[in-house]
Amino acid sequence: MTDWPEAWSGAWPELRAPASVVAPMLLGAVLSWGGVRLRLTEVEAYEDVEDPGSHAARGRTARVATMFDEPGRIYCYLSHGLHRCLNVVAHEPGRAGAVLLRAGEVVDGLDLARSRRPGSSDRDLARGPGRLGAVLGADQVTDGLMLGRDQLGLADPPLSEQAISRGPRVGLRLAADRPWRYWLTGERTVSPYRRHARAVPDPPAEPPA
DNA sequence: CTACCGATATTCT
DNA sequence: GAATATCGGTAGA
Repeated sequence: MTDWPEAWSGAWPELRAPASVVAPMLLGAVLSWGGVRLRLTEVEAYEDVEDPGSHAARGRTARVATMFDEPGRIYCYLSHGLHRCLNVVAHEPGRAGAVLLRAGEVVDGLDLARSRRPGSSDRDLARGPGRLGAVLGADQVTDGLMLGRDQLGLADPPLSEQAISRGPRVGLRLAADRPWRYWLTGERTVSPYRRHARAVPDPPAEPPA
């Protein structure tokens, strides 16, 4: 494997843009993974050095190496020691970033999904990033795998602006107020907003010129 | 709605 | 060695 963006195959040209731009384009997309098909209803963007809330903010470490790898790969990390969370790598060439898949609606493989989260209502099966990883069967070998074109179908035609809502990110201490959480307006499978108990307000984004 | 706590890999000092 | 964490489940107001 190489590090040079110029050598990347470009299997996912749509994902070679900042994560905050790609994220809303993933809403309504259908993801097929681990025997389950999911319609994405909530996502969240994480970029690199300019985003203090991102795992990639302080450069490449073993855990976050995938965020620096080719767009279209799955970045899968262990949250709080027990939940596997899935991201789609997305960034401009030479940079880093990913879109966290926060929630979705199971549209196929319902029995398998239910078996992976016994006792859950269908609505709650993938309502939250840890739950979403669980119903898709994410595990330690998931990190770094490349999505096939047949595994992620972007919404076509694209969703209207009106169908998409946006707001602050969930569970972050730093830069939580960057409005990079996107969800489908009115969708029941979107997770409840939870602010970090000690979230610090984001500094002003762009000082006027 | 809010608050707490389990659980542990990763990162920082 | 200590602090942190892209969370989820539950308890209680």
